Amino acid sequence: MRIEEEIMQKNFNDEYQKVCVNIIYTGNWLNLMNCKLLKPFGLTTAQYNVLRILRGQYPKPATVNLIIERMLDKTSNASRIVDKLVLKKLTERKICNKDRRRVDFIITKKGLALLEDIDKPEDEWYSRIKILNKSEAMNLNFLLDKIRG
Amino acid sequence: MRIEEEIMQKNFNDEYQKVCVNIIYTGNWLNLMNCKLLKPFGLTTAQYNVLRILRGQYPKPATVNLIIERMLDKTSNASRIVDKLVLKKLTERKICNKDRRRVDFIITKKGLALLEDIDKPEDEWYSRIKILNKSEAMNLNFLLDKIRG
DNA sequence: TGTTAATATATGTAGATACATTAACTGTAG
DNA sequence: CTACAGTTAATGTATCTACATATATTAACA
Repeated sequence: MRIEEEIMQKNFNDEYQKVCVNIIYTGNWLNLMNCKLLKPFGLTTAQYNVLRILRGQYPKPATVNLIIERMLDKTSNASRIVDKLVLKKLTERKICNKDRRRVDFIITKKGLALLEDIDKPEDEWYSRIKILNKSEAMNLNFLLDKIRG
Repeated sequence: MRIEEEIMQKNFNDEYQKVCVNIIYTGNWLNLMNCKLLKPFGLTTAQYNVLRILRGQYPKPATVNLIIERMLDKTSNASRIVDKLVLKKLTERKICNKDRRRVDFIITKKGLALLEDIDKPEDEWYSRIKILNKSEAMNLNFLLDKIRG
């Protein structure tokens, strides 16, 4: 549905203002759907993203700094998010001996297993985006990258 | 910058997964910039968006329901957001006599004046997006609309 | 009319977030 | 070695959010 109807806003200043609103709106829409998908697994989107970062590093550890660098939402509080993951035994915290300011996190077997359970529904969810053909998807990625400069 | 470098994630499953991540990431990025722009004016992005909805209705009133319909983030709590605007005297609350369940909100002169102050920096900010040419912007809007189906 | 359903908004609550500050540690210049 | 700046992560705080529930009002209809 066109963004104008979606938020019932007929009079955008121009195509550019519409782009901004459209990206934010569509981002919220995707995030909300993702949220609902993850809820039965007991994860928030932020926790899920961090867990995926940890899996990406596995079997190497990740520091809090590395996690922050890779998070989608840089403003959120990485150390409290991993706290939650540690509580759920999805990752382990270990002080780094080489530099004792640092803390290393490694995803546990339980964390890996949980992610595997989520992989399938997540893939099905992504495939919803396959309403676009491949060149449209590439084009969309190109345009978004260009906006961020 | 390409999204791969931005979040240092080299191995997306496919172009479609990348699109999802890219939209959410770029949405957060736009939102964050908007946030910083609005902070000196004492508004959050949610409050700003609601205020714009109220201006869009002016001089007609808007009910809470109408506001929710038009908000970018449907999950946020409209009645508490207008509360904040009322506290700041940017809008007025008035119980609707025809249906006393309803509450009408009308933006005040002070609210209109504040929005006018914000219009200029906001326009300058939008124009950053003009790194895209018009047909690219139209294309981007088309693709985002298509994703939401 | 009286009873129940539907609607519009507000509120209670746990948990999450933004932002500033603190604490622990390292690296370096003197 | 010592003092101090810089780095890394954790924490304090007010605020915000999601979600369930409550309150008030209107609508539907037997």
